[in-house]
Amino acid sequence: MAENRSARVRRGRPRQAEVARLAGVSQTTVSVVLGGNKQGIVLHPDTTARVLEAARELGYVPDPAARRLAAARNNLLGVFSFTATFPTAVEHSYYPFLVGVEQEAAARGYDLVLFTGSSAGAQSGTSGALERVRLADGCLFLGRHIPAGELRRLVEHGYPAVHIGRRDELDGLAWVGADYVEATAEVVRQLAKLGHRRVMLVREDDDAPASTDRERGFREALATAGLAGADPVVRAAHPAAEITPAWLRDRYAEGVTAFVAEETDTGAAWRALLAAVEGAGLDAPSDVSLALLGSPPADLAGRPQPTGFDIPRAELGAAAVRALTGLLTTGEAESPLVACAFRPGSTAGPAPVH
Amino acid sequence: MAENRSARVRRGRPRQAEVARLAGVSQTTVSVVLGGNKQGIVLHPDTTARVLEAARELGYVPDPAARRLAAARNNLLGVFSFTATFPTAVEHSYYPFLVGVEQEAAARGYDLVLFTGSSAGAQSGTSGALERVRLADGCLFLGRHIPAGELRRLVEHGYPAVHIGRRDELDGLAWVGADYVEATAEVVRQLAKLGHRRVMLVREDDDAPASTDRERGFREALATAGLAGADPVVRAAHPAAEITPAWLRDRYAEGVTAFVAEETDTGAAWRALLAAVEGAGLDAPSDVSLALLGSPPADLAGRPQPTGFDIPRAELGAAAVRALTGLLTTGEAESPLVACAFRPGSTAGPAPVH
DNA sequence: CTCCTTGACTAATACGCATTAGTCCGCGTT
DNA sequence: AACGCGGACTAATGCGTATTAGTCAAGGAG
Repeated sequence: MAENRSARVRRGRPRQAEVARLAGVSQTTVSVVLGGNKQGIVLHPDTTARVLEAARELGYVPDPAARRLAAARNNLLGVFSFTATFPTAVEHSYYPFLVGVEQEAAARGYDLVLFTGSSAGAQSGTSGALERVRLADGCLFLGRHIPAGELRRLVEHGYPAVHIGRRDELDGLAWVGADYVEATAEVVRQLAKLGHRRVMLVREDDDAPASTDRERGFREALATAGLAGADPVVRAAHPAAEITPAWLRDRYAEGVTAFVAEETDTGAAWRALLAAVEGAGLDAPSDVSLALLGSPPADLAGRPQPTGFDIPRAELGAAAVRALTGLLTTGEAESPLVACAFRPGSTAGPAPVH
Repeated sequence: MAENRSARVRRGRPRQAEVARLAGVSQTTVSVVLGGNKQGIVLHPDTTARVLEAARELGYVPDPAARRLAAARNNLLGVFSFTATFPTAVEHSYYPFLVGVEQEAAARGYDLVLFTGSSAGAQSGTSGALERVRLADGCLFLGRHIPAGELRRLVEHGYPAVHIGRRDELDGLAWVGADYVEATAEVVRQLAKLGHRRVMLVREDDDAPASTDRERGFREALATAGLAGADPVVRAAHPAAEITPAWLRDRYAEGVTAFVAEETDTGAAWRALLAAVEGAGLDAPSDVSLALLGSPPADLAGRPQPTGFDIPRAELGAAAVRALTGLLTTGEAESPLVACAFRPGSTAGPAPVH
């Protein structure tokens, strides 16, 4: 009778009020029951059961916005990347991180909201785009270049945020990152153990923390191994043009027997090294040893595995989620560094006897 | 005096009410001004200016939760994949869809909620797992095998859902799909034009709509070209075992000069064909022509491009988003078929003169 | 000198949920 | 007989914004 303008016909999701009607109780009771009755209100077991049943029957799911507004939490974690999360060029994709994020979030009972701010943020560039993340209880950020101003606002207002990748310059912003210093040092140690006395690092001309850390680990390990000498680091803004066969032959003649390249989006430094070695008529690993501080670009998958290390992207994503949920619950996050795994590969071998 | 528990001290961000106080107007006016006054209320320019100034001074930013609550609209689209978790491999076939989904969603001002089999079902076992998607205003579904029962419930309740890939069996479920019938027909027409009189289709033993459609397009095009004859379709449950060099040589001897393989996750049919041709000592395209009804598996990227067609995955994802937003706004979705692009490739050539 | 307009705003309310402060009833106490 | 008390709920309110109905002067029409 009252049934004809009933809830089933109504377009849109069911509300607590509908559940309440069906169960014959008040909206308050529904909220209490579905909220797990944390306030310890005395409820008859039958009532609880009826509410639960009604909720199931209607397929009730709480509205995240309302929940958030009522000063509770959503169980939503945001992911915001400063470039498209799913770019057309798979090499720049954040997908591997997302896999870890996804799993860890699921395990902890959170759903993920992918904020699509930057990708086709046609209009944006205007401020305010970042504010949307407040819909979620907390948010993960990733990308090379961050809009520091906006992010700072969020953080200063106490919004729980975790950046994937080291980010010290923004005070108070939590982050998780790969331990490039240690991973790079390990690569150098391996090369030293193979008898190499002179090792060079080829890096791109960029001051991202990821690059700086590698250089630091590189220099520290050299020093520790007593291999300090002429400046062992080359910055190449355009690796393809600067790391030529001629250049490589010169270094080789000077006694450099191992070359280490930084990994970047494009893999330019590594490509240049490979080309230069080939162009110089040398062979790796018999003549010179090569190592890559990261994973090879996807299109080089067929080539022999480079000696170096793998960035545990999925693990980083998971660690980020742990840090974020830590912020949400206890207020503090755990240790931010994740170790990289050494990858033996086959581009490095014993130093040749000159 | 009332000032000492003032807004500046208050932790958190300014509300419209604070802006209103500073500008000496009502909260309503603030909302109207900052909302761009879409309702065309007459406001004195000075008032508008004062409000804007006050908002700037306080650094006002609207609360997305409140905004969405008031608008009764979350601007959230769900993405649900039926695999246990988001597939780890970037080269997995879902990735390209996501590219289009993200772009189109961003362009339309929607954010994405990512659901996976695991996240949705976490504790509750399987039943009710899908209900979680109600959190979003509408949801995209993708995957080969769908839990029909649960999805039906959602659709019957009027929940806006769009499946990526044809899905007729579930009445009322909207979908977008690639036009395999036409794309396959085009491939056959091209082969016919090259002089092939006998063409065979190798497909896996699966009745997914994607397979059925290709077979239909294949048979129709053959008929139209007047090439009907002995049964031109082989179903292979284990292509590697059934499509052998011997089998291929037999067909070749019978006058079959072109082979067409269906594309699937594994690419098994195509791999088997390639191997069989090679094993039989034949060459494509000089002896036999080969075509692939889809894109080659990633690990065959180095091989010559197969003749065939490309599934416009990103475009499909975008079309799905358009369909879903169509459902949300106007209540009806647009045309569900997306055309595939013919790919000339280099595995098909003129029929040999027998 | 009333009776509309128009301009310029504002009061009230809805959105869906969580929470705080009750209400109501039946049973035992002094 | 008035009183208290625990059990079992519910009414009322707040969160921050967007909207829908007003309100209230100051002019102009009649």
